[in-house]
Amino acid sequence: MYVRGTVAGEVERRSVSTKYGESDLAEVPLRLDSDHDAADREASESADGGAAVLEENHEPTTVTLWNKWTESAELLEPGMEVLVTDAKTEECQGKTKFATTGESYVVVEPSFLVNVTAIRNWVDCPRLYYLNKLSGVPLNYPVVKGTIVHEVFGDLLRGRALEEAIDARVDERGLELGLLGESADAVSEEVRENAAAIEGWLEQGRLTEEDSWRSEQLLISETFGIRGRADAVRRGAPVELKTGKNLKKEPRFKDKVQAACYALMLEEHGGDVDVGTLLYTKNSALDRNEETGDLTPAKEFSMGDGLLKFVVRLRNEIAATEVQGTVPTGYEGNAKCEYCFEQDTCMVVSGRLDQESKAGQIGRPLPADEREYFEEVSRAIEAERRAVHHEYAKLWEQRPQERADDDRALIDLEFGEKRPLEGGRWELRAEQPAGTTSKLREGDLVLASDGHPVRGNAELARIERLDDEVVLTADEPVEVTRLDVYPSELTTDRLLAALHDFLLKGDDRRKDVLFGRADPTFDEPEETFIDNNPAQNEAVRMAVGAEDFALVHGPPGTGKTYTIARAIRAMVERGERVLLSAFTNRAVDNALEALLEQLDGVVDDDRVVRVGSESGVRTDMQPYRLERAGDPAERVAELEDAQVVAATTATCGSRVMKAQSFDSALVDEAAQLTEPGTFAAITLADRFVLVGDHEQLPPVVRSGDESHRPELTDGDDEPLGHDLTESLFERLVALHPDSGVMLDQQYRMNQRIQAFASREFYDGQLRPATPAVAGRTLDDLEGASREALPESLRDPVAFVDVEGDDDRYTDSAEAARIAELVETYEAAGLERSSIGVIAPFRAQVSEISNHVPGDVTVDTVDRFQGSSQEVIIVSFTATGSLEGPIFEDYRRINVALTRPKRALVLVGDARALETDPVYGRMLEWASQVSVRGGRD
DNA sequence: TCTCTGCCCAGAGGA
Repeated sequence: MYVRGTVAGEVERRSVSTKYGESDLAEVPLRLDSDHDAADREASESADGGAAVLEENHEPTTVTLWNKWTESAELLEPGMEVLVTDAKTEECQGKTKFATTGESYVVVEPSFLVNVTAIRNWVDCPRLYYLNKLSGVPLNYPVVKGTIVHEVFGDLLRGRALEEAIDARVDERGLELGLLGESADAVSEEVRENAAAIEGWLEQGRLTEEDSWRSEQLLISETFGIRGRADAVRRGAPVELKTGKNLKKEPRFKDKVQAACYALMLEEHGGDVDVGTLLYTKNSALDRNEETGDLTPAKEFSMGDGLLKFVVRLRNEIAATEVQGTVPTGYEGNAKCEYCFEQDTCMVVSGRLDQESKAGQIGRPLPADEREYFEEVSRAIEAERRAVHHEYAKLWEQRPQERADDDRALIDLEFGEKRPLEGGRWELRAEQPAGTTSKLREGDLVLASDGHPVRGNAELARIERLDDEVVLTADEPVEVTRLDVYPSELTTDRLLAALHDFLLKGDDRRKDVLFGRADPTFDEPEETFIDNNPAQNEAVRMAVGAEDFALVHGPPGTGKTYTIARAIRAMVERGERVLLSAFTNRAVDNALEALLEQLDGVVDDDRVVRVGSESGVRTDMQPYRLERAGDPAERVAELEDAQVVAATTATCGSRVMKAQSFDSALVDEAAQLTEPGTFAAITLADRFVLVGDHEQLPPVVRSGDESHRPELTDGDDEPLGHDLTESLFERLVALHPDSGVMLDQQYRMNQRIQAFASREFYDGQLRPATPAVAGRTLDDLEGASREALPESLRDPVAFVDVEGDDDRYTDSAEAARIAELVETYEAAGLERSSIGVIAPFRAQVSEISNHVPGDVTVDTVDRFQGSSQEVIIVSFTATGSLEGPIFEDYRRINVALTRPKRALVLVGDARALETDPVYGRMLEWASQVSVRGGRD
């Protein structure tokens, strides 16, 4: 039987005498999860056979954890989730209580999925686990070689020829090997030695018995809250490959722990695992084992119950630490610090952040404000991590049919065919039902399954093509009927590492400036860079002359992309090496496009490099994209000889980019970046320039939702001084207002259109760059005529009052009216492709799309940011009152109202809009000329 | 059910 619930009070721990002697127990008050979930879960637990007994009432009950599980009980705090498998019931004073049995596992916070490598690190030393998370693993040769050996191993299992596999896998890692100064031949030779050990061992197996293999299996455990990828599974049991040497009789303990993690997960998926294999591929005939005379690289060991339970207790420690946000000290484990490779790092981190540590401390603590900053920002990043974990939990929380509206999955695919590819992989094809939408995109990594992403047959796959037909590549031939987003912690890992690098490895002068202890300095050139726009010219001068940093505030349409390009050209002409970065691939490519124009004739094309994945980089920028595969020396030369490198901030946090350094970094759309996100780019450069507009949308942060934060009761939760929703750009604009320039001439909007945004968001300082811009109308467009429009739409800004319906996220009355408006504009000679429709909610976007077919772009405000259109129609989708947080952030209306060049039509319920002062002023402005109540 | 983009996934190893 299965018990799952929330800890409802203090845990009591004591010893009692039983017929087996003295035993420890812990009594945990537990509020059971609702039985709806349990029934759902039970249906999937057919192998177990035990029925979950759950009460209707939500009064807390008690679950007694016996003996070693009391260790996990010590981790529990009120508000935490617990799961107990194979529990038994006890009737006690008319109430049903629960207790562990000899078969039970106790899982703390089961929805937090702990990585297998995390458990492996933790068993070495909990603080090692923390340090790895904090600073990331740098690029080093043993790690890269180890990865290649693993890939070759997988290839061999899938039937690929050895030499072909080695050539291909070494080639794929050309760039990394080049950065490490390795040659392809030397690496191949080393890999060949490891691979020979693998091959010999595989050969033995083939002679003696028939083997069934599966390589690189991704496993996710719903029960134990563990996820990881087994190197191989042979006859249902895990095989772990190690590149190193082990001449002892037994496998290393942490390797056993790793294999035991996979065994647990395989058992949950219906296996019966009692053995694990470790393959130490550096063992050779020369290294004959002293005790056993054994030559083989393989060591089998039997997987006892005790080990599996020990592993779950380790995993519980990690989950509890993550949820509570505590920092391990090293005293939790028995490792000897003097043998540890990370001892120095450990002591420095302890010293600088003033953390308690078994290894001791080196160096003076950072100033108090910096330590506080570290606390707050790292806590915010961890909240973000929990939000990612929340998405993992969603993989099995709901039944497939309930996810029909969830755009994180594509369901009901019709499986087409599977085709073997070169190298043992598979191409899988499936048909997509008509009209499905999802956030999945080409290039994404997904869980491809035959029905359920966790319980069914599932495999990690890459989306190669996504239209009516879905084309995937994967290691195994899964008969795909469903795709789920595979959530990744990569971004949060990189944010944490960027924070660490900035605070602990960063330049002191820079920290003085960013923490307000010193003012930024400038050495501006006298040169004129841009003739007819003083603000742009000043921006370039400051960017070029900044000794610390410069800020360029670019409201909508003010030519910030051009200004960036001009500034970078000036830097390049001075011989600087420059990094161009932004949060999105789209922004990077836009800025790069403008830059290439500027650099034409200044710098050779091959000295401009775009770093990013093939699917992320726009087609026309592919020629500049740095290929990772190839000859190591050539690949690294291509990157290191580049004078300009363009990449997203996430890519700047990658190991390849961290090996680069620049004189200057320019970050576009910086107001949409979190502080640590910005650090990822700027820590690579001596000086930096941030370009953005904090009056438009702020960074997207998942953890804004309170439900991802732990609800622990003892909380001394003082409000955060720093969360991730304020950008470094915005903070620096406030801290050092003189270090920036606002671009004040806009090249986009008719004067009437820009007036409201200028007054409301830019202190009235935004103005049209030229009379021609100020006087733009539809008449300028070929074939279009304002005279052909009804009078109420002739003004560049119009308001159409629609009473609307009571639905909260859609409004079909507005959608229908918008369809009419589109027709009206079309009749007046406008191309449909020059009309855009903006709505606050995705639901309304699809409602409008249903009413307005064809080339009209319909999208959310958020997705419209950064682009413009001749005519924009805004659907406010609110009736009666302006309810909902989406309306509270006025930056969103700033974005919506500043997209059009020649005409803006606001469609909404005047009564609702009048309830808010800002929307009210907007209404006044929009209604100045236009006729109200525009229903003909 | 508010809005949502990134990222070669997780793990590769040193004595």
